[in-house]
Amino acid sequence: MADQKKMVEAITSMEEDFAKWYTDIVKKADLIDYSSVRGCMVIRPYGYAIWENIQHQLDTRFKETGHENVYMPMFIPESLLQKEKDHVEGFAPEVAWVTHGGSEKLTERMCVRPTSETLFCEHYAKIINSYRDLPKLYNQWCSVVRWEKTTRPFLRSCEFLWQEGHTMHETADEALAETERMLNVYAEFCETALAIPVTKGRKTKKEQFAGAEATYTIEAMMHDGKALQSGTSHYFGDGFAHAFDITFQGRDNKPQYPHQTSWGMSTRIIGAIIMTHGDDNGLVLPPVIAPTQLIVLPIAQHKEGVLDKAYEVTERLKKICRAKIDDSDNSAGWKFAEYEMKGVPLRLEMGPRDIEANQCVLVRRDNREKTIVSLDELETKVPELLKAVHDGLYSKALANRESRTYTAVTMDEVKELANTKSGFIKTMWCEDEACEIKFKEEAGLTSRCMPFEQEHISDVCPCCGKPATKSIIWGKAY
RNA sequence: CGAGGCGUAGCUCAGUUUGGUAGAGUGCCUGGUUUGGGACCAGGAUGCCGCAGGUUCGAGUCCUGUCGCCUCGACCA
Repeated sequence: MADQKKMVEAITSMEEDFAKWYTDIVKKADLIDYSSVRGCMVIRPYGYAIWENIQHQLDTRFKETGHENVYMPMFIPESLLQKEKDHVEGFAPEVAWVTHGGSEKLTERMCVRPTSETLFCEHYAKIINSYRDLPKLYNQWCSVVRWEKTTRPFLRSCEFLWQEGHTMHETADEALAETERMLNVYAEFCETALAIPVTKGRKTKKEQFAGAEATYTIEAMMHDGKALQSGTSHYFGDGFAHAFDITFQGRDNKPQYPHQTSWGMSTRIIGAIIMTHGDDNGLVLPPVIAPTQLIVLPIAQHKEGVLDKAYEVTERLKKICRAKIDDSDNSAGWKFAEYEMKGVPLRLEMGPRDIEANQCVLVRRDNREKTIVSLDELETKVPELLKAVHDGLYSKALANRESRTYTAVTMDEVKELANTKSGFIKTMWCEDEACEIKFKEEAGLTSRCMPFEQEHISDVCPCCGKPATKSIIWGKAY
């Protein structure tokens, strides 16, 4: 009992202080370190390995859907950034400016990209001439800089890693289809790779991307009931094309403007993983992206034959999953706690008694369930258990979201829920921005999205009483 | 950008009120005993007290400035 107490003291309990629990985890699971650069973090090997697995998963999906990777400059001349009015208004307050090259003042200052629409557009203007050049399906992996006032590791940092897809299409329908297709890729990725259930929907005008005609989003709910926008996909129409003078000769032999999309997912998603699956013993990683999927822990490893057998088992497991052994001389208890902190999905314990019985103990990270497995069956049991951990994480996250999703018909109900509960509140809405602002002022809620799966909750907008046209989800967001 | 908190050993922090030899726990190194839920014994190394000025015989401690980090708000992926 005394030992158990010691374990949970290692990090702040999530019930006690969720924000502190979060920062404890990112530090103690060795995901990041702070740096001397304001609002920027060092992503350490274990954190970066998670990102690399995410990159691999996403990049494979992008390639499968016909996209190509490119790289754009990290600087954007001020004149280029200013070409599209809404866009520059949206981003200007948070860009970093480069004013000098060496000791010489630049004739035109340049910003460090906060996003790369303008650079892609400048390039597209040069290379798109005919409808035969379309579609252009480009993506880039890079970092961007936004001068945030308040920063938190992964969730909001001044520099963050992401991918940004930028595509150009012959018709509006094609571009809209692309926007939805990539949102679906993100949603499928979140659910099958990260075990995070997401709600797909459209952002309100107020919340949509600067310069976009429509923004689609996947919204995830964190363990504490707060929402996290986890990926976005934007439809731009031909607005940027006009601003950047991108035209092509159409099938009718006349000049036309192409229709554009962009879509992005960032290292913020690592924050979503932590806050969706983590618990008071530390990080819990979904098996698909866990850098180590299984850790082999020899018990009483000084005893004759234990280490040899453990090495042998590790080599076998390396062929079917990302397996590692910890043969350091730390105590077994220390190792248990360590790999739980790091969120390794499966632990394999093997001591002299097991070896004698030709078996080992497999322990799931998500629920600590122990299974005794014959060493002859490892190759079938390990993949089964990894799948079981994934499914367990998904259903737990889904259950949390379901239990924290409420519906409200009147504004009083909305305020009551906002004050007493943490989660999603579903209502109807008249689509008037004035009402959206009142939700913020009176209940502290922002709109998360108008879900693709619309439902009928009531006939009128809770705020103004006028006929409602959409069902919408409200919440408090990270 | 507003409000609050904090910068002292690798880490967590005490010491600041009342100026007077730089501290603890943990981690680290050596050796030994241990090992199925964060082990134990013995020995050892570790400091520009964030930075810059000032007051003083003397500053981790007082004063001024400055930089940074954390938390909560307002704004954003």
